[in-house]
Amino acid sequence: MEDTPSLDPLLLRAVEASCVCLRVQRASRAVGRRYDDAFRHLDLTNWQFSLLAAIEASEAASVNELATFLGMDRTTMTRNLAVLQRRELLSMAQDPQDGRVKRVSLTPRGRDLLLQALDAWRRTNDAVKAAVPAAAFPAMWQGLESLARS
Amino acid sequence: MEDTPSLDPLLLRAVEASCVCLRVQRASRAVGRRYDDAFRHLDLTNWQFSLLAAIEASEAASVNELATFLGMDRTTMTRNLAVLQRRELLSMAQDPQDGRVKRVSLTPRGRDLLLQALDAWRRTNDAVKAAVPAAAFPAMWQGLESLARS
DNA sequence: TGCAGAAAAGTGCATATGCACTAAAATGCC
DNA sequence: GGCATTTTAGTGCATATGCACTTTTCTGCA
Repeated sequence: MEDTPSLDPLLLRAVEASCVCLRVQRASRAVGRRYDDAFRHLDLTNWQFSLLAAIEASEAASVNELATFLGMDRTTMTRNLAVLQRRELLSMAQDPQDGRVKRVSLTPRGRDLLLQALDAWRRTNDAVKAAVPAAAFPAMWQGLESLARS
Repeated sequence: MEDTPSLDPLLLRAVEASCVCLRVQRASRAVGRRYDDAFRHLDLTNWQFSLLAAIEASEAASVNELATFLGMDRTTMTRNLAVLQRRELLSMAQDPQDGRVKRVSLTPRGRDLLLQALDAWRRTNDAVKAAVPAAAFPAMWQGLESLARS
């Protein structure tokens, strides 16, 4: 093995100080945990809640559409849906027009759970919003959207 | 089963339009994928890069300290470290002062890989930054920090 | 000194995540 | 109509993630 390669300490500090990825991931984990706490009594995670809401708000979305909406891999979505389907919170049916497409919709049970969760969501969302300086919020909102689309 | 519970469509739309969690998670996944692409030729993921950089920048950090720094669960960190240790990118040693604490440091191999990755990081970080309107960036930066601490 | 409690790290479990690959169905071009 | 191409979804695999619980070690106080 050669000598230790020269690692610029300044560059390293730049990573810690200015890495967009690190910053976003850290915030994402912290926020996710917070919503997870709020939904735990319903045995829901933050993304499961988002998923249920997305399904209900959309009219029979496909797996692809849901994956795109939540910004996650399609195959991850497939498996996430399977978990909620096993809990009978949602159902999937083949599209009559296109045999490849599966249409997802909530069961009454899923709708009921979502209804119960909305309250916790509102409280938590308000609290999390309050943690961000009001002056910074709109720009952060816009910035996050830019990142999600980039 | 009762009648379908009444789900306010407006409230549902509010979730999609104003859920901080959804917004942050979506951005987080998009950004993470982007860095993952940039590091793939080195067989590194975005958080593995962040972890290597954090280890090198710190002087022999403990597992706890690294977990806190990256904002992830301590037990997740334990297992993430194990993967990199198996690849001989880092080594762990018991703290001589405190037998409970494990100190983590990079091997020469790990340091070399980090050095190689820094280039890809700088390019990607610049590109991702450029995707956010310059006027929004400082506030977003501050907002993310607030969220991570909340 | 000895022991209760705190702190650091690891394990078992379930599920999440994404990539490479596969299977099935639709589309378009000839 | 027939076949190459594209689109949609699922599987195998490896690893990530966090919670509950455990083990080991340290700290502080009687």
